Order: sequence, then structure tokens, then C-alpha cells
Amino acid sequence: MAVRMKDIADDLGVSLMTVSKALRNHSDISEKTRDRVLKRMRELNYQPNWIARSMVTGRTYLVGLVLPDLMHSFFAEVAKGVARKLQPLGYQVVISDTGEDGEVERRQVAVLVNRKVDGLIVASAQHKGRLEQFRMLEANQIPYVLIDRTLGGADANYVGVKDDDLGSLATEHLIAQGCRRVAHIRGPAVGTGTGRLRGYRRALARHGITPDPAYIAIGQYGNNTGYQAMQQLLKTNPRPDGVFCYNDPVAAGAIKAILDANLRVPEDIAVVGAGNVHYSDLLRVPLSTVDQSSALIGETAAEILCKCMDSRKPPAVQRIFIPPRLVVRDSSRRKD
Amino acid sequence: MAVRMKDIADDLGVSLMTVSKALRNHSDISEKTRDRVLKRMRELNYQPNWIARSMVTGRTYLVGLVLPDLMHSFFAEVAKGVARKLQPLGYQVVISDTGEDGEVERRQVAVLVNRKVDGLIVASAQHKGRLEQFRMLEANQIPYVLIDRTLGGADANYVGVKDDDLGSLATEHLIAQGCRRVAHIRGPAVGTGTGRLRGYRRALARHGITPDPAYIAIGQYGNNTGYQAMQQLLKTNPRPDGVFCYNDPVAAGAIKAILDANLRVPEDIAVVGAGNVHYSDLLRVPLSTVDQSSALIGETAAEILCKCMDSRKPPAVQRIFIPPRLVVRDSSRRKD
DNA sequence: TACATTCCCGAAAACGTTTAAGCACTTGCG
DNA sequence: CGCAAGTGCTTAAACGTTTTCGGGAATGTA
Repeated sequence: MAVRMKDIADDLGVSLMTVSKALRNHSDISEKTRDRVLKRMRELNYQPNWIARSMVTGRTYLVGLVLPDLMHSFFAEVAKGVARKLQPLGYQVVISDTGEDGEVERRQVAVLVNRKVDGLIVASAQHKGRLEQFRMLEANQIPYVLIDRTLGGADANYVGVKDDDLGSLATEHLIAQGCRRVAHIRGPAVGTGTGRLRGYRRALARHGITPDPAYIAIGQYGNNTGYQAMQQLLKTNPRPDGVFCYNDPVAAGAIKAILDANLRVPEDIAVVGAGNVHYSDLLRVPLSTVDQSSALIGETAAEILCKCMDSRKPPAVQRIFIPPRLVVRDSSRRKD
Repeated sequence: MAVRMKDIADDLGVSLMTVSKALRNHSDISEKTRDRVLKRMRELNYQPNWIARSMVTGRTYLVGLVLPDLMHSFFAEVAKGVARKLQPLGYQVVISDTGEDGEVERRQVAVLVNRKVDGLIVASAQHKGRLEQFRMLEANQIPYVLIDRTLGGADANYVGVKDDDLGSLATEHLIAQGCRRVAHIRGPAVGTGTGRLRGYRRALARHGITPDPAYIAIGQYGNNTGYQAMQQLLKTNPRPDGVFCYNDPVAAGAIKAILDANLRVPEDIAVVGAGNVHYSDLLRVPLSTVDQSSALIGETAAEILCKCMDSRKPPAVQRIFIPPRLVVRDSSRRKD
């Protein structure tokens, strides 16, 4: 069916090896012969067989991208960033959506390893300490880069924002806008959730505000998490006058709950999210948020991974922290 | 490194073929031998080498999913649906984001074919008639399923809503809500855009309303398309009292434009979108929309593709139309 | 001329699996 | 008893590349 190296070789009266070497610019081949081979390849529209090539080189030019939720546009944008860097280099990206489930993630990583991907980029949904899958990667010499979420104690490549800083930035902003009772709707107990919480606490401390435990609501991952958590916060007395939300979807839910309670945003309660998802300024109240440069995270992770895949010996571990960037919109802009 | 069939064979003193057949439940092997082999496989944690297998069978268990834009949550949800069906069957899904660019799409399809994917699911960004890539797929005997967007004249498997019906449904709804000057912000000139436009016209005709060309605005694909198109519509006199928008992001932009012009939604202008993206009811004005059952589209497409990949001879072409479903929220609900 | 070096090219083996064919031994049947 | 069919396993070849090694011809050097 498809044209093989052998076809070209027979056609030109040279050996298969000459064709193989010519294709890869091996120094062994004279310019004249190489041109002859390359010309014929173009004419016959020869396409190298990746599978046969992988079989012998051990490289597949496949990269796994493991994400907790593609529907969250933060991750979709990361994926675009990764693909933008990797595809021009000949890699294909295999995306796996784990649904924020650590066990599914573990299985998917195993499947990808079995598929012989050359490397992995992972935004892990594992809880602290569940690191077996990464030990396994290291045992198999498969390079990987963590994104968005660090894993406690993992001495691994990482690209993302420092969640402490993100939490501080958002909280400081609310305080600067005049909020004195700043609440927080926190995320799951993975690195990201606890880091942002820590930043929130730190900012409060810096301003001599003692954090009220009742002002910290837990938003499990799900659809209405922000709405429900906010309803809970509204029952406190006095109620908060500012809320820093784990992420934008949560913040959107929170705003809905506030408006449904006949309160105003930001006058009664100011809201800040995180992630700057692309619909943030289309919301009922345009949402202030902390941008994490999702595409940049994807691109940077891809670059680091490339370095690892290209070098025989694993290069020094890199941990790159992209500074969070505050995007102020109506939901936190006090008029005064 | 990894354990191979040969290792197990040597270990058990049988031939490599016995191991291979035992693994695949080939009838040639006695139950006793098979159990012995399978047991040892488990003990050694044997994982078949997909590449070697692909090399000889010609099947990769890779499926390409070509989408115009992962950031659009409609497609992200389709992707989840596809993966949910395919992964349990051992397939991996390779997603390719074309950025709504027909040329990029053509290249990506070629790359995926070269990667020897077993099948393709494509939401094509090609304009009418640019069908070479699909001819190429047919020539290579690679099964494919189109989703969301039909391609004029293509006699291919398809899963999606009938865009005419979607357009009619939305427009009929606006008319039923009392709108008399119904405008339309249309999408690009691919099947989806023209189909919805046709449905819009049909609904107007059914009610004896002659469509005013000035009420049809063109929204090229992009970020602010809905906002700009709506601004254009607001300049007409009399201005429309209802707008059916090509999709939800466009509708969100349109609502923003209306509110910025100090008009009310839905009292002054009712708005309906399409796609029911997951943030639709978090928008400034919760958005009425036409749901396209995105996950179901993905799952159905995956099922059809499986049938094609499993059978030697391509089964009869299937075109499955999923009925659009109206989701009425505030943006089109008139109080009277 | 003799010898070393460089330049092109080719033969053989390998990668891990499946497909196809075949072989020895048992069973079924008239 | 003789032959056909079935059972359980093995051997050989193939899939399309790359890696490794080596060899002949041309060129340079003494």
C-alpha cells in the first residue's frame, strides 16, 4: 500500500540503507546520492513509518498530557500551549482526562507508559504523598513535568504559579479594596488548594487580621460547589465582605449565590477568583481574577520536557514559578 | 528492561508462540498451559508491547479526534464523551486542535494518518467542498465520523444536531416569547453556520415574517465577535427585539453589548444561544440556549467508529441526528 | 609502489510481536 | 485396521525501520 524505503531503494538501484541514511542526513551519503533519494521521496510522497521507527529507536514521539478536567478552560488552554510547542517538533500529544480522580490518573499514567510515550506532563490530582506513579516513571526513565500542582516532597520538574503568592495577591487586593472580613472558598486538599489557603492566611496575618475559621468554606470539586459554599458563608454573622475563591468556576457560583441572596457584588461582597478563564468577563458581574498564564505554563512545560527527552542524562530538575497576575474587573472594584 | 513474551516462554519452557496465543485466548492452547502462562504473566507484570503488535497487525488502537477549538467547552465535552467510550476498549485518543483553520486541519489529518490511527472523528473547519482530506481517508481505508458539522455532499458517517432544526427551535421560541423583529448573529460559512441560518429563516417564514437582511450579522470566529456583531445590530432602526446567536460565546458577547448600550435582557432584547456550555447559567444574564448533548455526540460518534474499525468491510454509512433541546433561562424569558 | 586515510555505500542483525504453515500425536469412524 | 479430522504445540517468515560493522574505491602520503 504505502511506499516504503525499500521501494525507493529498488527504484533507484541503491540499497535500503542508503535511503535510510539519506533521509536522516547521515554524513555517510554523498550529496548527489542524497538529492537523488530525497527527490524520489518527494515524488512518491514517501512518509516514514513511525511504528517501525519506534520499534528500533525506542522513541515514539508521543507525549502524554494528563489533566484533571478538560472542561475547565484553564487546562484546555494549557493543552493548547503544550501542543503549540510540541507539534512543530514532530510530537503528538495524547491527552488524558482523569476527572480529578487519583486512581484513574494512576491507571492512565500506566497506560501511557505502556504506550511508550517519550515523556509526560501531568497536572496531578493525587493527594499528598501518593507518589508511586512518579517513582514508576523514574524507574522507567521517563521524563515528566508537573504543572499547576506541586506534589509534596516530589523532587520533580514543575511549572506553575506559586499558589501561596496567588492566594496572597488575591487576598491583599481584597483588603486593599477595603474588605475587612475576607472569606475563602478553598479547593480540594491537593497542593493547589492548600497553597492558596496558605497565601490567604499569610496576607491576613500581614495586616494583623486574625482569620475566622468560619470564613473558610470547603468546595469539593463539582458543579455547584461555589454556590453551595457561598450559601454556607452567607449564614455567618457578621457575613464576609470579600471572598477569595479557589478558582473562577467556584467564583462564578459564589456570585450567583450572593446575587440570589439579594446582595450586591462588589458593594456588599467583593469576589476574586483564579484562573482567568476566558468567559470571566462575560459573567453576570465581570469577575476579578488572578491570571495564571495558562498557555505559558503549557509552553514552558513543553520546553522543559523537550530538554529532558533530548538529553541522554536527565538534566537538573527545574522548578519554574510564573508570577500570578491580578486582573481587576467589576466583581472586586469598589467605587469609593 | 521490560519483560517480553520470550522471557516468559523461556521461563516456562514453552515456545514464544504458545505464550502469544495464550495471551489472546487462541483456541490452540490447552487450558492448563494457558493458565500457567497467564499466571506467570501476572507475576512478572507482563505488558504487551503495542508497537511491536502494531507493526505486524497494522492496528495501533489510536483514534484521532480533530477539533476546531478545545477552549470551546462544547468540544471539550465532546472529547470527554469520546474518551469515555473508547478508553475502556483499549483505545487512546489523540486530540488535535486546529484553531478553526482548514489548512491546519488538513495537515493534522495527514499527520494522524501517517501515525496510522485506526480511525478519526472530525469536527471539520473546512469550507464547503474542500473534501480532499476525506477522499484521502477513504483511499487509505481509514474510517471516520464527522461530528457537529456536516460537509456538503460528503457521504460520510455523521453525528450531530440537524442545524436547521436547531435554528428553527431557537427562533420559534423567540417568536413565542413575543419577539417580532428577530435578528440572527450567524457563524462562519461551514455547515453549522448556514444550517442554523436556514432554520432561522424557515421559522420566520412559517410565521409570515419576511426576514430583514439587516437583521443578519456576521460573526467571524474570534473573541469579541458576538459583541461587535451585536453593536452592529443595535444600529438598525427599528432595532431587533430578539436575537438568535450562532453559539453561546457569541451570545455572551451579544448580551454584554446590549447591557453596555443600557438596554435590558430580555425585556428590550431577548437572546438565545446554542451549545449550552457549562457556564451558561453563570452569565450576567443566565443564557437561554439550545443544548446539543455534546457528550452524547462524542459517545455516539465513538460507537459508530468502533463498528467501522471492527468490521473488515465498511458498514453502511450512518447519519445520526440528535434532537436539539431548548433550555430556557432568563435571557429569553419574558415576564408577561 | 606501498600504505594509510577518507569517503560512500551495503550486509546482517535486531526491535517484539503476529500470521501462516506444519508436525506429531490422539481421537473418531467405518 | 486404515484413514480423516482434530488437538496442542513449534518453526519460519514477516512487519519497516535503525544500528553496527565492515569493505571497496578513491585520495593522499611517503
